[in-house]
Amino acid sequence: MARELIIEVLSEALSRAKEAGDLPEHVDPPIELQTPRDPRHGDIATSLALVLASEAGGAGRQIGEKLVSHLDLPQGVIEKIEVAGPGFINFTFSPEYLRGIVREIAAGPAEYGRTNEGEGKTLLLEFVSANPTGPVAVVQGRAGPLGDALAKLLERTGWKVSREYYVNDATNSTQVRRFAETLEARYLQQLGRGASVPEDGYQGDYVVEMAEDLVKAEGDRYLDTPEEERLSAFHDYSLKKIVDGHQRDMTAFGVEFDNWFFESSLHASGEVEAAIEVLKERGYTYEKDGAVWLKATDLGDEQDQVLVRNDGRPSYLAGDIAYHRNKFERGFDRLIDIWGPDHHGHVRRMKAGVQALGYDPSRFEILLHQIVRLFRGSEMVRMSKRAGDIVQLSSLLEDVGADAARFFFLMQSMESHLDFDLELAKKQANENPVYYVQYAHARISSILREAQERGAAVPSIDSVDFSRLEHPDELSLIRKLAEFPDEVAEAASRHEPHRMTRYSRELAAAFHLFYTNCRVLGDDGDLTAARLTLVGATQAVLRSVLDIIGVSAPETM
RNA sequence: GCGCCCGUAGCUCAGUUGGAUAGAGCGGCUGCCUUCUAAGCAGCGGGUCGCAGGUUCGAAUCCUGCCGGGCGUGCCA
Repeated sequence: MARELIIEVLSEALSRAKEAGDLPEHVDPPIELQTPRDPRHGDIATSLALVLASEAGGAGRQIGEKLVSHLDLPQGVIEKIEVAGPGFINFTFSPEYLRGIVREIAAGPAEYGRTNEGEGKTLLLEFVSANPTGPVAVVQGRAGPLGDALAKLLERTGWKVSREYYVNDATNSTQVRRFAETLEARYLQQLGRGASVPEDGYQGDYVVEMAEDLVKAEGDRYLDTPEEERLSAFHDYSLKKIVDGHQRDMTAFGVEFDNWFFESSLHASGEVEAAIEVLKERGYTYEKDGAVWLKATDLGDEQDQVLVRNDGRPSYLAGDIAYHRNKFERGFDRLIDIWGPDHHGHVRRMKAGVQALGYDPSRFEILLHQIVRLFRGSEMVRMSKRAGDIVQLSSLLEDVGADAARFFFLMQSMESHLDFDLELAKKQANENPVYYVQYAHARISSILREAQERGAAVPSIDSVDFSRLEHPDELSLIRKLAEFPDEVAEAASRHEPHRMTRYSRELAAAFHLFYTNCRVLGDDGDLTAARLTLVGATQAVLRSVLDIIGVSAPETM
C-alpha cells in the first residue's frame, strides 16, 4: 500500500539525513501521514519536517528540502514531491499508480479493503440487549446499526466476531417481578376485577394489549390461581412474547445475532454464585447491613456496590459480572459492549468487577452511545417505558424504512446526541442522504445493464488499456476508491462506524461528478472498456460500504 | 454537589489523534436534461468554531476556569 511505502521511504530518508549530518542524531519523531483536504496539496502529506524543526531547531522548509533530497522513491507510485507552506512534504500519486488501483479492485472486488489487523483473534460484541419489559425503544435500537456495522468493520480487518444479545430475564430480579405484577393487574382488569398497576410498574399501553392477548389465549383460567404461580406463568408468557418481538425488530432492522444469551441461564447453572465466590476468594467482597458488597472503590469506582441484597437475591451487577466471566471463559480474546446512555453509571463498576475477577481490563471495552431524541415537528416526544410514552423501534422502521433509519443512525458519531424528527424524516424521505448514495449505485447498475444490451459488458482486465483513464474526474474518483482500505481500517480500530456513511457520501459525490462529465458508453471502444472497468470497480466498493452500513444497494430507483 | 457527553453556517451534523484558505446535507437564490436514471451537476449567499485565559512554529482539536443543554449518580436494570 502506498502509505506504508511512503512511511518506509521517509524513515530511510531520515536515517540518511542523520548520517549526512543534515539532522542531529537524537531526533526520532513518529512518522505520521495525513490526507490534505486541499487537492492542490497532493494526495498524501506529512508534517515530519515541521516536527523536526521544533525538536531540532531550524526552519521547517529547509529541513523539508533536506529530507526530500535524501528520499529514494521507487518508480511509478509518486509523480510529484513538493515542500510547501511552512514545511509540509506533499506527495502526489502518479496516474499509473491510480490506474493500478482500478486493476486491483477489478481483480478482486470482494477482497479489496480487507486487512488483517485482528490476525484472526476472536471478539465478542454485545449490543442492544434491551430489557425484556417492553418492546425495543428507538434509543436502544440505535445500538443495532452501530453494533452491526462495527462487527462488519472488525471482520473486514481480520477479527473473528461473535454478536450477542443479552436478555435480563432473571426471574428473581425486581424489574421482572414488577412487570409480571403489571401484567397481572391488566389481566384482572380485562376480566372486570379490581386491580391497579403497581406504583413502580409499567404504564405503557403495550401491557394492556398483552393482557388482551393473554385473555384471548388463556381465558380466565388464571383468575383463581395462587399469586406466585400466576406471576410465574405470566412471566413465562410475557418473556416469550417480548423476546420474540425483539428478535423480529432486529431482523426487520437487518441486524443479526449469533447468540441470544439469557441471564436466567447463569442463575440456573450456578454461575452467578460461582462468580461471587471468585470475588470473595480474591478478597474483593465484604458484608454489611446483611448484604454482600463489592469493594469497587479499590478499583477506581466512586462507591462500593451491592452484589447480594439483604434478602439473599443477587443484584443486577452480580449477574452481569457472572455474564462477563462467562464471556471470558468462552475463550474470547477481546470483549466489546455497546451500552445505552442509561447504563453510563454502570461502566465503572462493571470494569471494577472484571478486574476483581482477575481479567486484564484492557481486553474489555465498553462503548457508550448517547440518547436519541424524537421530535414530532417541534415537539419532543418523551420516552420512558415506565411512563408509558414509548416510541418503538418498530414504528420508526415502518415510518421511514430500515435503510433510511440505519443511515440516519450511522451518520453521527455514537457519542453525539441524535435528534430524529419523525415527521421530517418521513416527509423528506426522497431527500435523505441515503438516496444520494443509493442513487449512485442505481446509476452504475443502469450503465452496466445498458452496456450488456449493447454487447459491451465489463471487459476482462488484461484487455483493458487503463492509460485511457486520464480525465480529472476519473482520477479523483479513483483517488476516492484508493482511500477505502484506510477508511475501513480507521473506522474499525477507532470503533467509529459513522465514518463509513461519510465515506459513502464522498464516494457517491465523486461518482456523480464523473457521471456528469464522463460519458461511459460511446464510440471509442477502448475508452468505453476502461470506463466500464472503473464503473465496475466503483460499484464493488460502493457495495462494500453499503454492506458495512447495512443499507441496500438498489439496481433501479 | 460529583461524574460523563455535547456546544462549529438559519437547521441537522462532519472535521483524518495539533496542521495549510474550517466542510457536507437540508433550507434560500441562479444556471444545466435530443446522448448511460435531473433522487444528479455547477455556481452564489451564509462562520466571534459557547466565553475567557494558557501551552507552541501552528489550536475547532490539548490544559485551566466559567456559561448553556443533556444524561447518570438505586440493595432498578
